[in-house]
Amino acid sequence: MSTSLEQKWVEKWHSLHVFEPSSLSKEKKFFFTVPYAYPTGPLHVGHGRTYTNGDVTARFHRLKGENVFWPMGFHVTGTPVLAISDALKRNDEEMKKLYTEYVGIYEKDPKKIQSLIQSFVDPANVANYFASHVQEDLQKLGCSIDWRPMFTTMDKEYQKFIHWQFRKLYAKGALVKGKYPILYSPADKNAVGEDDIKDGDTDKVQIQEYTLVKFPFDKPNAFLVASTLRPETLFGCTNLWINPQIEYARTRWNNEEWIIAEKAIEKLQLQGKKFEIMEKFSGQSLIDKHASNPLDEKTKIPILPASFVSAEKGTGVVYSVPAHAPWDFIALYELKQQKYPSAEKISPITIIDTPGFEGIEKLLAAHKAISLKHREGIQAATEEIYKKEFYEGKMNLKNGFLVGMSVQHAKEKILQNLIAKSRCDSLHEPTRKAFTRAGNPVVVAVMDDQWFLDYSSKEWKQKTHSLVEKMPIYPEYFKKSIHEAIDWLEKRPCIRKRGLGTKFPLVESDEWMIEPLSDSTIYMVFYIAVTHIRNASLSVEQLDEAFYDAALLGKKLPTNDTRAAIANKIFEEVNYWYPNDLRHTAPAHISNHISFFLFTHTLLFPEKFWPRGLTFNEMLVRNGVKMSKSKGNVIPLQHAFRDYSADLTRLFIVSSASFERVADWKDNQVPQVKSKLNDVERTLTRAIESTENKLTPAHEWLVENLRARLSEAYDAYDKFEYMYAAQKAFFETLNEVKRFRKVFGADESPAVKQVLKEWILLLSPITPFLAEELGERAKLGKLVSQMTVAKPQSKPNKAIEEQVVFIEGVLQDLEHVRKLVRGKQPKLGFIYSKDSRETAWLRDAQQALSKHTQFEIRVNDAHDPLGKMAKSVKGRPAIYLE
RNA sequence: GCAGGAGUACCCAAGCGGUCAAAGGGGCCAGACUCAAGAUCUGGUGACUUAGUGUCUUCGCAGGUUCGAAUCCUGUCUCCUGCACCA
Repeated sequence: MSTSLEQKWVEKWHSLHVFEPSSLSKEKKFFFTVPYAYPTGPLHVGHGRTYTNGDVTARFHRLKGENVFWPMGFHVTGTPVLAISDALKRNDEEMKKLYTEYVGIYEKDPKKIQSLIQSFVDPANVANYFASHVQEDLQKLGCSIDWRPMFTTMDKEYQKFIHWQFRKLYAKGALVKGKYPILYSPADKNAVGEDDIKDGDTDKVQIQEYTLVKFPFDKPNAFLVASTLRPETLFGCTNLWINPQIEYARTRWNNEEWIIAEKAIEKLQLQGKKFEIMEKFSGQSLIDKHASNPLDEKTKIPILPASFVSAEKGTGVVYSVPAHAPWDFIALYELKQQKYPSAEKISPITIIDTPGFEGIEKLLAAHKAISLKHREGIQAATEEIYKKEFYEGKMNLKNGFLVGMSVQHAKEKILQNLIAKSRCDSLHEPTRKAFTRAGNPVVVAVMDDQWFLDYSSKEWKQKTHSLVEKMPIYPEYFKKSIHEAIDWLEKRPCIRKRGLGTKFPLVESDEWMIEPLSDSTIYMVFYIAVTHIRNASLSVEQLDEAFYDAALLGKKLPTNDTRAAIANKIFEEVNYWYPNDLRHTAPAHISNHISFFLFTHTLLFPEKFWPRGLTFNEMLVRNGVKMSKSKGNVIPLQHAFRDYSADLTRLFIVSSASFERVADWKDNQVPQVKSKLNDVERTLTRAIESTENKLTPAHEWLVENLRARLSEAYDAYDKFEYMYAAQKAFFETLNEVKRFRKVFGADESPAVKQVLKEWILLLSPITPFLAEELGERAKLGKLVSQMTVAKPQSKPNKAIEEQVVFIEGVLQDLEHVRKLVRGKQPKLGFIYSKDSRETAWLRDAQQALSKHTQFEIRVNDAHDPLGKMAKSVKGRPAIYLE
């Protein structure tokens, strides 16, 4: 099937409005959705998998006679397009090359390509350009989408709908305000995202929470504040480290005095600690003084000098746990070698036992780290011991406290203790030293005006669990993951200051956008409303909360409100189409999209509008490797159409793996599916062109067998086992035809004609173009996409099946014997049977057998030199070759 | 580490207590057709064995339950995915 033929059908479907259902239909409705695409580039074959399976679902439901509504929109809000625009602004060569290639998929004229690329410095242009072309990708793939309600998330009507959604969430208590750490550039006074950070895409920067431990020092309410990732090691603390080379400061905040590195002050101020600086001094002046252990003030802890302590990281104060921290161990070791007096008295205190861990010295030796100069080795050792002790270690404190407790658990206990004594606080740091692309440092700031979606309510979770419990989900084991995601979701920040998006309606400020995952939860209902809103030419102001309450929830507007009629009309439609009967997506979205989708529905809608089903297909890799822009191994769908056709792409995707398996796009295997597709086309075309209508009993047997295979395909479609459906409809039907030809040596066309319509229709969910083409040639009268089919019924013809199996057995035996005579090609084959029925079968098949074996077959011939006739038994005729 | 999933013949992949040496698709080998290539058709493709039979071994590894296990149980190894504010 050529691409131009496929294009013909795309246009026909469109011009005949084949996929545009009406709510006036009497058929059972089926409202189906696949998440809208985020268009940062052309769709690739990975997206193709989800959309193909989605389309198979939609088409099969249409075949079943349901009134299918499958709309699509585009998700253009978010930050990834910013990264693309920024890179193009910077004239980033790689990005330019990539996008020239992408645009080149759709545009021929190099000048136009260049001007488009230039327009992409505005992120909205990237999103809009690809949105319209992704639509083209989906159409060419054959997706049976109703494009009338198509919208983007930047549309005014949509944004007003999102405002409505957020006001509803607020009214139901699901939106709360709080503190939140973010990556921040003090120089730019702005939040930064992955794409603002130098190498942020390849070397991800994350936010890490340090515990600040307050060591009482020199007077009440004064503390040396140390930062640590491992508060559980506090009992192993032998001393504090101060870098004598750097500046420290005494600061005051909330009636406490903190002594920390001067450089840490700004950082902490950004995190909500409004320090007042009292005095500054060099670290040297703290050396050899003593602080107290925060959990046991009688224990005095000496302060020792350490060059490895940095003012940039943490607070510039570190507490030392030489038994469990490589840096501390080596620093102490070096001091001892220098005969530093107060260091010589100190020995490491082991407080954690870990199976298979033989002490820090061996660990350091393994990493070839024996001096503070071996930074990398020490760092690697630190990571290793941290991970190992955290997951496998058990506390072994001498005083009995926490003994035997796992490190993970002990960490919490100690934190609780510190909090109770108000001896701790927290500090957020980036996981690595990072700079903006302009070269400004990136730090962590804690925002106190962040809004969260708060999913922690028990009742809400319960309601959502109960929805999931009764919902059909395929593959079923994902149900468990969804329950877990529901339990695990707590507070989630839902607004941010960057990227395209809808303004957050609950604050005056224009700088807060709704975070793009949070706005994609109940938009399925908007597909139903949007066309009517547009047709009614309502102004943005008219799309207020009262309007959406009426349109989406059926509340009544005052009768004198001019919008009442249209709102009623929309609600009628919503009432017809909602809920979403089935949503198909990838399992990666379970912990966000799908969970939010379920949560938001149970909160904002009455139960009768809650979603009805979920299906998932795993991802698709190429030649065993994940596809990614950076690897350059992405295959745009358009290239697949060009190289293989949409039908072939679809058939390959569907037949290569069931939903629960990762599919592998093997470049050399895709074209191989083609011969099967040709085979089907050839067989059906021959039947269409055949003028022979007379059915022999053998033909009748074949008809039943074809129906049986098609019936199995039907059931497989019904159970989302599309790989199996493809196998039945494309491969096993052909195998039945082959059996027929082999045993009867006749033309199967009269039989195929009997099942022509059913066969073509049951190919159509997977290869709609071929099916339409064949349907046209067969003069089915209507477009295949507009026809319905019932499950084929078959009554297997047992008598002939027995005959076929018998002859197949004979052929097998003939083959076997022929191999035994080796070398010599026999000219004559004698078959002897005493059973009259079998003899008749053999005579019946005589010609076919001769044709097949390439030697003349004689049945019950008088020539019987080996006395085979006597050896023959019922069910097993004797064979002699010469 | 936790959670979910997976490991099946040369490759992909189905099977999920007996009809399983294990569907289907590739690949490969042999044969037919062809001047040839391609396409197509036919047969073979765990081992040994046999005028069409029979035996043995195999479904990550090791045990167990059972008359019987690729399928159930226990342990173990390896791989993939997710572990958040990112679409």
